[in-house]
Amino acid sequence: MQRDLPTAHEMSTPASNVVDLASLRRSCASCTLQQLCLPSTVDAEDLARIDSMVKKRRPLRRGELLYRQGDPMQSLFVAREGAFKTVALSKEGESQILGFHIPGELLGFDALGSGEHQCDAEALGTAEVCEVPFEQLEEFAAQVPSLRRQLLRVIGRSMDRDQAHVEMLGRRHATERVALFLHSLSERYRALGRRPEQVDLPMGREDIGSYLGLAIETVSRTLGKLQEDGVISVHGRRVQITDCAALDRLVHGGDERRTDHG
Amino acid sequence: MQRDLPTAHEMSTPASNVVDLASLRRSCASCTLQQLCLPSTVDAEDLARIDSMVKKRRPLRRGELLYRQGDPMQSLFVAREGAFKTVALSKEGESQILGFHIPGELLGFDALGSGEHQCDAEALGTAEVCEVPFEQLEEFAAQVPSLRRQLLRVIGRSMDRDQAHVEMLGRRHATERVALFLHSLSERYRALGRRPEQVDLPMGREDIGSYLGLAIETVSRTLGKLQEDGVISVHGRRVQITDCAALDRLVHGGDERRTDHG
DNA sequence: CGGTCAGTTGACGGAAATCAAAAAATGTGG
DNA sequence: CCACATTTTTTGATTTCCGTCAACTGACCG
Repeated sequence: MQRDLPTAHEMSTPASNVVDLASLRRSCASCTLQQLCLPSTVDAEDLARIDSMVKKRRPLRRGELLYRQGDPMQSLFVAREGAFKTVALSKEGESQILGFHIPGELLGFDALGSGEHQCDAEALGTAEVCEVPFEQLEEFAAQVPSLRRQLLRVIGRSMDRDQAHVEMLGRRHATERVALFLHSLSERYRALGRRPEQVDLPMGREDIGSYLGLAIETVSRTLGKLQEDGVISVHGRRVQITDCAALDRLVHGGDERRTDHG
Repeated sequence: MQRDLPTAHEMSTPASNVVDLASLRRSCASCTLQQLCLPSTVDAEDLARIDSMVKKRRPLRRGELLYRQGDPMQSLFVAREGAFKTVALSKEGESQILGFHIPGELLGFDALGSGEHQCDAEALGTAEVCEVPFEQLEEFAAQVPSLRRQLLRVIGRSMDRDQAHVEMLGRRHATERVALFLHSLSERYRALGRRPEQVDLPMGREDIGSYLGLAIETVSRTLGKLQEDGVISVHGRRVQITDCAALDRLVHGGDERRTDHG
């Protein structure tokens, strides 16, 4: 029934178990992402119980899928390392990237409405996730008010990111979309404790194009123009924000006619 | 322009209470929308309890707000009659329409992430909502597994609509976006038991343009072209789908180069 | 070394934004 | 109900941004 690539579920080649199991066994309590996926006040006892639910997953390779469109909802995933994209494919084969997910961000809510996933979730590179069986999580959440609240909050955040995405797509000019995109990524990196001016893109130009509703060439040219204007410096997927204020201006001022040269 | 309008919360002029209170007091049990906002198996007793939570609201007039950006989350709303739009406003005054909400659809989830609403919710015409205090709903949901599930399901549906919106905005050609828009509305009308080929638009061209990321003139022209092609017939906000198959083709076939009858 | 792939750059045409104004619909007061 | 004012929608002319096609560069890899 499956297509070509196996989902992560199905893969358990003994060879890959050479990875450091100890590192996978780190508990939620000691996880630096804890405050992102569980930022509420959850006491030690509850935390231990959550921890017992979480299946640590071995690393995924580039292109591996966490789940695919049509799969029944079974688990929630927390990106732990690396990055993911979620992709909706229409029956004619056209695909639309719905979101990118960096460490601390959750995946899998797209199945809440129908019980079936509405998109594919694919690792953009070597990555690692925590998997939480949804059934168990829901049950436990019912008993712990703070966790219940927290579940709704992370769902809400996911919706907030979708809203930001729509606002990006609503912008008329490619420059604004790309600026907004870089700004958003930068802020999310900052929340992770990374340097916000150093934006290393985990995805290719094609993915950015799909996400922003732009042709790949336009993405490339727009990044080039931002570089010419001294806002960023680009080396392949390595982007450095050199003029943060200018980027903010593009994001907020939005329609600023002045593209500099003149 | 509507910044000075009071939210519905603040309005309680005695004069407006002349509206038929009996009709407002109709219970959830007898509501034709019940299966839309509560499609799960909720038994009679639970239904009664839900019913007791729901505050029926008097009609809203065109332009009145249910809530505005920055308001704390207090209630969930179910559109009962009429239609609503949710609008995000950037600080520079640019606005982006995030969604339209017809009877049976819920509003207010946009505050789940931060506790504050991320957008304004405005009545597109004379309308009516049911209001459910979120605090109470959450508490009750904790006790009733089926309701808990159902709450997540309606949230999920809301996310599904957001996803569909992103897919609309991802389409390159105006014709596809408009076709998708009409198709989506038609399907939602069908779910309400209305004739799906009769699509009466509750919103103006400007709102459609914002929603679809198109200029108002483009919306108008595209509707005109669809009419020329015999797909629909347009009289102001009254749209009739005359060739449902052709509309489907535009929606699914997507890339169909030929707009003339093929 | 050639092969593939990701990204960049250039030229060009077309789809949609913009500017402008008419036409239709809606509302208002007499 | 009509005349008038305002808003909404349509239509037309022009511009421009971006998508498409194409060729080129550089990186990676066996």
